Formats: sequence, C-alpha cells, structure tokens
Amino acid sequence: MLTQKGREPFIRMKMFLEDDNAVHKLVASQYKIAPEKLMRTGGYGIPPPSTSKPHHIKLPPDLPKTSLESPLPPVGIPSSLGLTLPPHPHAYDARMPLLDPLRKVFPFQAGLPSIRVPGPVAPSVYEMAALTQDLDTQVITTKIKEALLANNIGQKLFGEAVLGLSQGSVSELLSKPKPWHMLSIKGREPFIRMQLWLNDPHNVEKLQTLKNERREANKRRRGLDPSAEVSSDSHDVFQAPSPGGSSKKARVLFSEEQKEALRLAFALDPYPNLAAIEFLSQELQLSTRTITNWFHNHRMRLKQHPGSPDGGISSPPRDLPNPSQTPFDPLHFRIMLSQRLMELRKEKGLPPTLPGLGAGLPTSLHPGFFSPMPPFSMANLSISPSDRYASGGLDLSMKNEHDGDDSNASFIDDDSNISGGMSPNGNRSDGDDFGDDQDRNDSTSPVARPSSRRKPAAPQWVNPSWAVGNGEKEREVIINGVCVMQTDDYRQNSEQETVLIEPTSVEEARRSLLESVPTPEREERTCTSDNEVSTCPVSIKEDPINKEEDGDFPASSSSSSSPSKSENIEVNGGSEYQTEIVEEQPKIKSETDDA
DNA sequence: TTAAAGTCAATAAA
DNA sequence: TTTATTGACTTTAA
Repeated sequence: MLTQKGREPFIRMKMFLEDDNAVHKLVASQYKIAPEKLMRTGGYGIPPPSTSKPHHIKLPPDLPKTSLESPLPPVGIPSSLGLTLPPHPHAYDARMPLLDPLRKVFPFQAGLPSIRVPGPVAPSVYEMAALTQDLDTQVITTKIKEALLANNIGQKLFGEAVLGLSQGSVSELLSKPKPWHMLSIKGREPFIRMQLWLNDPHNVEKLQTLKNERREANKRRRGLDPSAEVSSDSHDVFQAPSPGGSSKKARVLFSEEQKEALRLAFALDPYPNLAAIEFLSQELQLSTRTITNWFHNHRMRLKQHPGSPDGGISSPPRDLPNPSQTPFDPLHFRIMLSQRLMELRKEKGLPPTLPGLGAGLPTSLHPGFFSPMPPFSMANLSISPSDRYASGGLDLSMKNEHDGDDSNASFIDDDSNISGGMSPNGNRSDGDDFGDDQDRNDSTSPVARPSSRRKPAAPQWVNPSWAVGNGEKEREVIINGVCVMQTDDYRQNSEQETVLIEPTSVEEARRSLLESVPTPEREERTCTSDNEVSTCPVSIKEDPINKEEDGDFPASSSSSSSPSKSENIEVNGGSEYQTEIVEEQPKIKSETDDA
C-alpha cells in the first residue's frame, strides 16, 4: 500500500523503537545536552544488555531508601568494575554523598567485587536534574530546614551525608536557594537530592544513626588519644578528601576600607580591566589575583542575591553614579572613596578628617592614596583630561532597547553590557581602560589593549525553550517523588519593572566633591553630566530574582495535572515513574549521538 | 583567555 | 556549637 517514500517514516519509527537509547538521545537533544553527558552515569554508559525491549529507564524500587547499611566513605568507581564510563564532571566521584540514593543502584564499594547492574538502570541525580523541569527550591529548602531543626541535625552532617557538600555550601543553599530556572544542571543536583531525601520515610532515622556513629567514633578516638581533636571536623571519616591536597592560599581578610574601596570600584565598573585591577591592587595593597577574585565573587553573589543588604552594590554609597554609566576612572574613584571613607568615619563617630592629609590614613590603602597628585598619573595615559571626561565620564545615554530584551539577565548583566559606556550610536565602546577615549586617543597607551569584557553568559537554561518562553501550560510528572514540572514561563508574567533612580544625591555629592576639587575638567564634566542627569533619569531593570525572593517565587504546583504526553517508565520492582516527552520538535544530532 | 557557576573551607557571627 | 559569610579555587563554556 505504501510507496517507498511512505514507508520511510515507519522504518524510522521502528529504528527509534529498537534503539535502547533513542528516547534518551531525544531528551538529551531537547536539553541541548550532549547525550554522552546525559548518559554518563546510571548505566547509560554501560553497553545495554542483549535485550530488545523498548527503551526503559529503570529506577530501583527503593530509590528513596538510601543505603545506610553500608556507611562507607564515598568512593569512586573501582576500575575492577570494568566499566568504561565516559569522563564527566559529575560522574560518581569522591564527593558522592554517603547516603546517595543511587548507591543501591551502583553499589560500588571499595574492595568489593563489582556488581554488575542488570539492564539499563536508574537515571543519575544529574539526569534527574536535567529532566526535571521545575522544582520549587524555596519549598524544598524550607522543608529541609524544618526537618533539620526539628531533629537537631546539623547542616554539616546533612551536607556531607545527603548532598555531598560542605557545611558552607549547605548553608548557602538552604538560606538562599536560587530559583530552579536559574540553576545549571549541576546546581540542581543538590535540590534533587534534597527532594529524594524528603521522600525517604527513614531519612531522619538514617541521619540520626549516622550522627550517633560519628559521636561514637569521636568518643573512641578521644579515648584512644585524649589529645586528639574532639571536633568531628578534623578527623571526619566522611569528609570528602580534598582533591589534590590542600594548597589553597590562606584567605585574605579585607579591612573595612579595602572593602569599601572595592565596593566603590565595583559600583563604578563591575568589569574592571587589567589596568583598573592593577591600579586597585596598588591602591589597596592587594594582589591582582585577590582583586579579580573579589570582583568575580561579588558579581556572582550580587547576581544570586541582588536584594541582599550586605553592603554590595545593592547598597552602594548614595552618591554613586549608576555603575553602568561610568567606566573606571582612578581620579573619580579616589575622590568618591575619600568622600565615602570620610562618611564612614563620621558614622563611626570619628572626626571626619580627610585621611592622608592628616591623621586617619587607612593603613590598608596605598600611602599615596590621598596625595594631591595620584600615583597613577593621568599623564601616563597620554590623554588630555578633557578627552577623558568628554565621553569617558558619565555617559547617560539611554540603554539600548535591545539590551532590555534579555529579561533573564540580572541587574548586573544588564548594566555590565553597557558599563563601559555607550557610544552615541548605541554601540558599546570597548575601550576598556579607565575611559573609553583612551584607546581612541592613544593607541600607543601602555594600557591600551583589545577589550576582553564580554557579555556575561545567560543562565544555563536547561530547557532552551524556556529562554524564549513557549507559553506551554503547566504540566507535571513525577520522577521518583521528585516534582517534575513545567510551568508557564512566568517570566512573561513578571513584568520587567523599572526603577527610576533619582540623580539628586549623585548630583549633590558630586557638586560637593567638585567644590573640594576644583579642576577644569571636573567642571566640564559636571556641566555635561548634570544636564543629562537632570533630564535622563537612569533606569535600572529590576532583577526578576528580586521579585522571586520577595515572594513572587513560582510556586511548585503539587496538583497533578496530567502531562500532555508521557512515557511510563518501568522502575525496578514494577513501580513506575513518568518522564515527559517533549512536544516540540527536538533536533536530533545523530552524528553526535552516535559518537 | 575570560567569566560564570559551583564549591570548599576559614572565619565571623549568632 | 551551629550557621552565615566570603576569599580562593576548579570546572566549564563561550
């Protein structure tokens, strides 16, 4: 009945059905994950047994029931297993948590003979993280916190045993959970583990047992060696071994002045170029590495918690210009900082003496910091002051509308896109050194170099369709008790709010500064920028995260609306879970898959 | 090469 | 003692 061409689709379907990994490849392709990555653990890297059954992802019947009965320290996969799992950053490693739910599936235990798991086996946590479309991280962490509190379980124990993370990481996760859509797959893993732990009816029991075991072990240790450290921290058998030894540089403790200076520099330019970093390094008597680390960390933390009142850019000195408008300018920086430090002194009840000109020079700052002529001489830049300020100063040109299209970008992202200032035609001027005109005016400047500042990467969307908002309605399926859901693209619902920053304080502050530093270029700059300030209020897009943290967090729907399409997947022992089959056209990269 | 993301672990704060 | 903060670091991706 069918022509050769008409048969083709059916042949393809047959091939699809016969391919044990077809569904997996499809899913991987949907998430733009290399299939070999998605197939990294959980047996997908293992050659499938000679079963011609259609694709099944098997979960252990007792996946939530973690295997406490073999409380061995986390181990890697012994080579004796003879498995050739593809190398992967998230492959089972030494940091696999003690109570990993998948230990039942992969009973890899040091020194034990390998146990070949028959047939295709459970998806790894990584895979579940990749396949889970929505989880309410806030709800999960709240539940976890309640459980830990109610049962007197510490973050340390929980982190090491359940999540495979250190106490600090657990604290961060529990107190400031990032919304699911902001997390990369790896970042989602702990939440999957938390959910699995919550699903486990014996979860607390197991941790209590573990706790007692630790206590006993400590007691024994103390008995054997009374001088030994009592804390479980030092001889923690469960502690993940530090990879590659502990050659970590000791932490630098910043002084208040240094912190303030860094915050100010960040506010002026969140993406300082090498010259700016070196300048800061000299000024603050810190290594350039430390400066870059600080900027990296600060960008990250601000992005994660833009509303936090931790004194970051979220609460910069009131008299700061919009960070997006001012490329780093040493002189500007110094003036602003001296003003800020004086303010701080005032707040602390200290005499607001201009430090450096008398008493009170911050010891953590460069001795020449407040000298009338900055050690970082503008002459070195080989540009005239007026050139520097002509466009290198406050550029209040309005943001390109296209920049605002990326509603997922954080406040910093948006700002950073134009933080080097915008050229009049709307293009970003990439002269990165201390002012946009430097490079233009002096290509031989020692600090002139091609821009390395790039647009910060968007969050690693696990499902690319979310990034554009396909408006699919809420659907939910459950994998092993983990809520697997796709909600509406709530970004569409959360309108981008615009906050108008009144320029008054900046203007006033600058005026007061200018009075104390009356230079021709300052006057010129003031004239320009003030005019613009008065007519062009700066707009800052509010980060959607803020809204979420303020309670607009997308609630996880526990209502069981049936998925539009789903595939029942057999679980070891007969129970089933469902995984969603994507409606949209997945792009299959067969070459890649085959590889 | 750079920056994002995630994490560790030292230290501070509660 | 536990939890929160944060500088340093590693891995990954662009």
